[in-house]
Amino acid sequence: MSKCEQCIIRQFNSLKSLTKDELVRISGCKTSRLIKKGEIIFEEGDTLNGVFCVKDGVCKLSKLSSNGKDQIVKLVVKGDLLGQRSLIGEESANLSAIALNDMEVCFIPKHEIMHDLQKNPKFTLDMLQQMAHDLKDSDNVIVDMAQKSVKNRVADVLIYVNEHFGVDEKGFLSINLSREDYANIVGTATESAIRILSQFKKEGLITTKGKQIKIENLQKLKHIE
Amino acid sequence: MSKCEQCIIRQFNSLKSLTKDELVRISGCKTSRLIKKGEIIFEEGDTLNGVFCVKDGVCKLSKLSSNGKDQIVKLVVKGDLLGQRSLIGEESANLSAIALNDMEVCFIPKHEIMHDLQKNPKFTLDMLQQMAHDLKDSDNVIVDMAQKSVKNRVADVLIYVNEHFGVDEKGFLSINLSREDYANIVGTATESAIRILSQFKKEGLITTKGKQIKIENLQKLKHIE
DNA sequence: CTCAAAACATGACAAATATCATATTATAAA
DNA sequence: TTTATAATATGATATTTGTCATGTTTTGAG
Repeated sequence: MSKCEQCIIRQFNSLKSLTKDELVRISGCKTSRLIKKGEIIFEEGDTLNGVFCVKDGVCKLSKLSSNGKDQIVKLVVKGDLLGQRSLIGEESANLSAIALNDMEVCFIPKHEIMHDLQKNPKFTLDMLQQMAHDLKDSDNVIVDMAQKSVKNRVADVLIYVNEHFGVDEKGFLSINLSREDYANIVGTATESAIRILSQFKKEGLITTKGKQIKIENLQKLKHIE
Repeated sequence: MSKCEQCIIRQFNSLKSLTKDELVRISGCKTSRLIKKGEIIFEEGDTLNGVFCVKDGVCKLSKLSSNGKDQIVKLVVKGDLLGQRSLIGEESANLSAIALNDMEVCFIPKHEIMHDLQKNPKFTLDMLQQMAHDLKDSDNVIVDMAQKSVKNRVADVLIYVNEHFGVDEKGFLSINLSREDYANIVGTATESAIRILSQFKKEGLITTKGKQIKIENLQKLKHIE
């Protein structure tokens, strides 16, 4: 099994602030795991006894609303940690995590992480900085949800996905979200999301091939009124 | 000037995790300040060189949206800290803070806080737990914004304000938010917020006197469809 | 490859919300 | 106290978004 000390992924998250010794210790008790597209990593209410370090693939974090619809709150990418919040807050998971494509993750037991949080101020501060940043992002999402139109939010997601996950060799967004996923990110009905994507298609802002989407005019997409 | 070591307010925030010595040091360089209702404490984009510890009063944290409307993201209360996120994230303020009533705050210079964050793991971990909790709250707000109706969200704010700030001797909500503030919390047009409050009044859920609001039927308010 | 299930698409209509206009009432400064 | 200003209130109407129905296309299991 590969070793944390040599793993390049940790450069992208707070684990980079651990000492060599701490990494060796974590490496000794971590477990690696392959997760298939569509698989549930954990669900709302689950008790997490560790964190996941995402080595490859993407998953969605969602929450079931009182109206029965899922709201996707965040997309978690290669390099991100998963589950820190519940662990640190000593609470059960507030969100469900479901793989959007095949994933490879490492699982680090709770007690290892908590130990390091208590002993390594640099690690804790790094985690704190990461959370401060996430909190800022969250505030911005709240503002957008509250103030922007659905059309605008759909455009924003396309731009976001384009920037964060890029495109494949043919120019299609390299993550394939279903129309329902788009609706659940934006917070609208699936039909509404579909309608807006169709409209974008008519206006030449995007083209599609099956569920695949290619952005044709990023600038116009950025300036949806 | 009063001393941090003896201040009861710190029990409500992460400052409770500081040692006696650290508190004495902070006490020596903090400044106390009175802020009048309506006064701007800081604005989006400002560089904060410290955090505020709220000893009394309430303020709103808001962000100007691209459509020109203010979105209120959070109400900050007695006992809360203000400005930690920008400080920790090493960024300029992402939100504006405006007093909703007369406030009393203590200002603690940046370098003192950062010093303790680097030296006292207990303090950092406490702050981290607080942020994990805030992040969970934020996720829930996002879900509500995305999935609940405006009417539902207005009811939720009334319930929230009632629970967190209580009522005065006559039973009116003890914080007086303007109708525009309510609209800016909920993320709707001021007229829509007014209309919904009027409707609640007709249905006997609330009564009003000027801008003051009294909840008459909390149970029904909690079960708006 | 075939075919049933799921995902996508679109029309028709209903409901929710925003916008604009215009009163009315409350508030605070002179 | 007066009075200008801001806040609250409400009607009329437009726009946005959701819902239900139904058809088409895509996908993946066998």
